[in-house]
Amino acid sequence: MNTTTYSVQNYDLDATLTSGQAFRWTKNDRQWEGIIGNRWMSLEKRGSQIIAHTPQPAGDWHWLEHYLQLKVDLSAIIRTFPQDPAMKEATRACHGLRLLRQSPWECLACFICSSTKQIVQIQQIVDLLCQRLGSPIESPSSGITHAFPTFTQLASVNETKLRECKMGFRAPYLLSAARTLVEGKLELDSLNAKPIEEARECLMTLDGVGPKIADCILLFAYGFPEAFPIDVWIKKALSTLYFRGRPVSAAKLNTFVSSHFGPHAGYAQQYLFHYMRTAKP
DNA sequence: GTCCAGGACCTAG
DNA sequence: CTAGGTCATGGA
Repeated sequence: MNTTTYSVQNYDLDATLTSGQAFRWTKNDRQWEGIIGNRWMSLEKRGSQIIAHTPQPAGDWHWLEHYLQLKVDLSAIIRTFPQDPAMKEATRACHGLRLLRQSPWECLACFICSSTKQIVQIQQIVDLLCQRLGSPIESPSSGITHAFPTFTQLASVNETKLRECKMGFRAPYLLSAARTLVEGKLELDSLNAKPIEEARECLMTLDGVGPKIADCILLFAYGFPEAFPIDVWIKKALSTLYFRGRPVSAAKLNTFVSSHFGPHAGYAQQYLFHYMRTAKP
């Protein structure tokens, strides 16, 4: 059977899939449609259930439980958040927001394309990348869709081809990263076992990967719970919520972040990010 | 037309 | 270590 149902508590699928972690989900009526690995998927929230469907053989579904992080005890994580007014409000406003666990390569490639781009534009770039370079997959709704291109597929094209995917100055970065992986100069699968600082250094050796993008990959793909990506939204959030709107230097922000948000700082960060982006002023 | 977007990099102070 | 310019592209 290629349909399964999960009972979940405090799982806001809409918030999770629109919170700027993953870029290949689209909502069709009540159903979220997307690609996980080489599988087309639909996900639907009905009451306290998530109904998952894939046309291909699904195996034991462990891959989906892992992707959606279904066994995570969210309330236990939220209990570790600092009890300041800002975090309380963000937690209340984003009830049920989760962190996904994505594949490192796709996450890395997407976030190399993300710099100074709005989330809708990142989705557009990623769609083009998949259409033009990814392996075809059958999909019930639109006939044919595409997997995310492997780094081998990506490394085999030239920069012009990538620029056609509207990624502009990010094209040479992505190409260089793909080629580095093809050459075996960096093993993404080996980063799990390293301490976070070391994994971060490894990621930052890649062209186009600085502190922010490295932290996104550490958090969204490897699940380092303390990784705390600081982008323009989070800067704004921290400045207004914790520093009375004053601009704060990068060094000061880093010090504050690493001492204030606790062992699941990355989760707290996602709540602040989504809260800032969705709250009506 | 102007400003800004889940930044990184290079250079100069 | 910090400040400013540059890189494409399109939404608001």
